[in-house]
Amino acid sequence: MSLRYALLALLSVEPMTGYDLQKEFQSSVGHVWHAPDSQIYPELRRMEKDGLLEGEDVIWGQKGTKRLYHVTPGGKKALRTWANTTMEYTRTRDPAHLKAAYLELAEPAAARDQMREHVRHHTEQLEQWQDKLRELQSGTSAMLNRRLAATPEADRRRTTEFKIFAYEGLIARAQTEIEWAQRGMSLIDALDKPS
Amino acid sequence: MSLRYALLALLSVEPMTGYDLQKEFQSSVGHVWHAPDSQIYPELRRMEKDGLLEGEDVIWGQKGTKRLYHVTPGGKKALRTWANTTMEYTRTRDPAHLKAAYLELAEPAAARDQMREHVRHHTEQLEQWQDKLRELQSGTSAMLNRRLAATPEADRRRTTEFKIFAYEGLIARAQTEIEWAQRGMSLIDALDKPS
DNA sequence: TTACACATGTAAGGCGTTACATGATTCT
DNA sequence: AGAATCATGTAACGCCTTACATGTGTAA
Repeated sequence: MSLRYALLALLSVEPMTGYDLQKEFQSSVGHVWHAPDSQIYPELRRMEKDGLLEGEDVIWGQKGTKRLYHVTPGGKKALRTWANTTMEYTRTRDPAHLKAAYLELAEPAAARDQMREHVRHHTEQLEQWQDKLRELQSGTSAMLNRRLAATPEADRRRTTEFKIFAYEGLIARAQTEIEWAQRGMSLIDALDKPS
Repeated sequence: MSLRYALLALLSVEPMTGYDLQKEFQSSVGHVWHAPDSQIYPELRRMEKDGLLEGEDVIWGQKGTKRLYHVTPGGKKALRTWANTTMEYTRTRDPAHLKAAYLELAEPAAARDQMREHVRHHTEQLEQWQDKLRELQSGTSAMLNRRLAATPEADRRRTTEFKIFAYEGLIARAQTEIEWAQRGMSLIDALDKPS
């Protein structure tokens, strides 16, 4: 259900096509929520059917058309309701920690690879998020600037601060994961050669 | 696909029924991976069809029977392969951080509620995991003890240490989430009354 | 004219959730 | 006799992934 609200949030800044949205899901929002095009296009249709969006066919070149979606009042309301509602947390389901709990079944070399991969993955994420955070802080985030331009002055500070806050959380989590996996590598070494 | 390996890992200690497994998924493994009975029973059937398990009908009471599953050599091999294989990481999909990024759309009171709920949820998890960790460390974990009894002496230390390691990771993550949400509450307060 | 970006989907299948269903056994 | 526990599923639906599929526009 979150996909729907991520789309609404993006479209509440300005009308976009499915393609535009898909690109945002590869960069900006994509850092928090990923979705492929094959999920986005049908969801936009459903949202239109549910009255949250209105699609408008726009001429594109000579023969082409593209469908620009904009948020309806119903969509704005749904977005506000979502923002004001506490979500329920789903039960834990964590492949990385499940595997870690059974690392004794792996060869030490394979165990090390897994921890190295965990570090690599989260380092990559961390760097993306840190870049994004710097953009937000320096006012060079294109998406945020467009959003701020459409936001009443009194809410601009909040808007920026909460985006920064979200990324700080992701960064803190990535750092925690990296430290954990590094401890894991030490542990594997210690158990492998207990000398 | 992880459900399959979680089931294999549990069954590699001793044969169990679907019901037994389901209970483990509510307590021990359930702290890392959750699954409802409606998912477990069909998965056991599929695993049997795939040659990873063998089910045996056991008489139970006068009229009843129950199905005890035990791991086949093929199942053991599949478990070892899984343990030795680096998993691919799926793209981020994080409802809590997505909502945090748009917290300016919520009333301050609702935003506070959400952060409070985030703290509550992760505190609850944290406590569960800390309990479990203490059990592991004090040697009072029934599941671990059964596993150790079926483990060659040379691997017992590793087995225990990796379980501890997995829970330490979950604990560290929960703590990070709690600190983040607490910073969130301060931020909401600061933005609400900028004095 | 060729490559890259723009544009929009369908189809099959897997995993997971929630709700619905049923019956035997054992303990008090 | 009743309650709690043991035991095993089915059905419908939603979300997500992967692979397949097609066509236009624009700039080098």
